[in-house]
Amino acid sequence: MAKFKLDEIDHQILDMLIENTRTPFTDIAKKLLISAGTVHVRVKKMEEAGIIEGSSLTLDYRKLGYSFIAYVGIYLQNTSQTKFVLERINNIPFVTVAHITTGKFNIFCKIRAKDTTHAKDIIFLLDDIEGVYRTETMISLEESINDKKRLMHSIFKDL
Amino acid sequence: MAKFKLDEIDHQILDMLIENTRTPFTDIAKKLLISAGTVHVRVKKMEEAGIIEGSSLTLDYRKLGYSFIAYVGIYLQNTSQTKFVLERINNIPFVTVAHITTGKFNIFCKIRAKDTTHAKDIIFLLDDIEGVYRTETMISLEESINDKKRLMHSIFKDL
DNA sequence: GGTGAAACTTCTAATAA
DNA sequence: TTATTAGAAGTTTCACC
Repeated sequence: MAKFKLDEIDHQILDMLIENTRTPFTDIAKKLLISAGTVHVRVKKMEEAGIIEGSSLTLDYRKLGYSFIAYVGIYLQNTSQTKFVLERINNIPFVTVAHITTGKFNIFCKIRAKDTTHAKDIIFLLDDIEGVYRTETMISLEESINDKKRLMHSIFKDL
Repeated sequence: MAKFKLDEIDHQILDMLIENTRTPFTDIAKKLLISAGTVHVRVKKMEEAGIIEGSSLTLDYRKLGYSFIAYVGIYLQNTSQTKFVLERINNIPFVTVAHITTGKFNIFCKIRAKDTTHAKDIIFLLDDIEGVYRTETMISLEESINDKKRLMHSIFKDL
């Protein structure tokens, strides 16, 4: 995978767009003392290079009544069942992320639910998948860090 | 936390904006057979209610050379150190998410790095924090599920 | 609630530097 | 690579259903 070189201007443009996708290019241009056309060209290049994959809304799921976050580690009876189990997990609602992992668990996923009762229903669905030997749940009491700009800054300082 | 009621139209608007924040309201209006003004008003209401917190870019970090994802569970010597340790974690780059959790670990975080060596450096920084007793790392071999629209659909079917 | 059109802002692409 | 500019496109407001 080829590395794409970002310069300070690109970094700053991304910074503002990460904060708010709809930041007008004219505003970005004003702040960076370049023209809106330049912003446009640079964003387009990053899109063409695939650096910018797309954009998405950030929703407050708590306001919709879904305050419960948990991580669930899954032990499989046999590694060969990974693909099959993942397909089943893909059909279970409220599972937002799933990774194949090394270490303790074979599969590791994140769920978001209304409350403990609701979460129990989801975890039972996971437990019932054929090939799942056991699951282990870690309930999030508080999401302390989740800053969209952090990673970008880390990478930029690190390059 | 008061629950906000979304109807089918709101849901569809969110759906299109989750997919692409810059979807023109005129396109949404055309698809849903309503006016662009209505789309505008509904989005504004969801913003005012705080359902829509904001928007952000989706970047391909692999293309920037950061392909490595791991989850790190942290055991503390004492729960009273939670706040202190989280503050320290907040200063460590490449930690993208951190939760206070029940279960095996006291704190649970996610890191993104260039490669195993780079990840090792980050994990050592975590290990070195005063109050951290031990850490346990799960390396992601593959991110199999991470669909922005999944949760919205789950919630809408569930309401 | 929703509409439709006018007024305003932003985007985009072509040209020029 | 960047700036300028003008026409296209999108957003927002508002009088009226």
